[in-house]
Amino acid sequence: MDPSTNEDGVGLAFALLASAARMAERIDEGVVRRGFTGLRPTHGFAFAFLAPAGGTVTGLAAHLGVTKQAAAQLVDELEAKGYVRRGPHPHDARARLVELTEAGRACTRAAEAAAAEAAGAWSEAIGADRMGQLRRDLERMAEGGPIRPTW
Amino acid sequence: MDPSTNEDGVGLAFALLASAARMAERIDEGVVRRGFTGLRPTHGFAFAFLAPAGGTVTGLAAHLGVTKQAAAQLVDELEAKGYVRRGPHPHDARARLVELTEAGRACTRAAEAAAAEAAGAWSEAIGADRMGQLRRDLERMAEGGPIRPTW
DNA sequence: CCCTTTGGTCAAGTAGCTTGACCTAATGTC
DNA sequence: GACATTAGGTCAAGCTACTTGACCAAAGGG
Repeated sequence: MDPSTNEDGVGLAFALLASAARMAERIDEGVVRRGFTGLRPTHGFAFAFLAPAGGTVTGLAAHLGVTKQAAAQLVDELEAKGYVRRGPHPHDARARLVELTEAGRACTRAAEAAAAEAAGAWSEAIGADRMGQLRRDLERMAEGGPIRPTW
Repeated sequence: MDPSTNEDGVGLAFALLASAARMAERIDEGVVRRGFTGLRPTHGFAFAFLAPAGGTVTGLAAHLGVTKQAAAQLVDELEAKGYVRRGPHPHDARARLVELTEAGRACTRAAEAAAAEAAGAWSEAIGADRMGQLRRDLERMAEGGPIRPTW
């Protein structure tokens, strides 16, 4: 195998992982700065999943790539902090529908603003024109599988 | 704030985090396929740090963004599995120099090959010409801070 | 020479997951 | 419509990769 090709792959992989780490840090920091403390990136992924129309604990578990017990525990925590509410499920008496409260939506907006801020700073560094391309390239790679990283 | 700009930022952030998660999974899977089991991505970052000329536990801790106790524990584990060796430090009697063994170097090569493989698959999807640009863009963003993600 | 800093270890605690057992409601299958 | 299987959720216990805190010994600066 060609060593130089190897090195390119390694460089890309490291850059990708490290830049994702920076992004997560910046979003987290931005969310804290907007007044929402005690939340981890996993919560953000949960918010994003629940935002459109709510969802079940099991659905959330699949989306995050964790067990349903872990997802339930995460929902307990968010419920205790007032970000989500558990209600009856309209079509399934076993299930409970987890929905964002107004506080949850406010927090989601804060996370979006923080993400936009971080992306904006990046855009300044590499140029706005490349950001669209970058996003499309990354989206190609992101397809399939749960959102939450395994590390 | 312009909502569409917000959405762009969110899209980029999600694509970045999700694609990094895919990358980590693929590398991990490739390393396992090459016969090295029981290793997590954090170990890979440790290997990369130690590969050039070894290093101290404290240095590793700073590189990974964890406490030195956590780094020491990680080194214990790698030592028990035969991937690293602790020796005396040439210039500092307090410190111990942690170096890769031959098994450790073999594992590092496997991880590099796995990363190259994953990057190669990606390169096929988006085109080889864009990969270089992508890498440079990501590297700009990755600057500063420890390598290991916080999530 | 101290005095502070730095590399490392020991001990204990914790957060965020896991596996396993179980209950109840929905969904076939006949 | 009875029955078996599947699926959503909870309770309980355990584990692992971290953490904080206290401490020791060597290095290094004034």
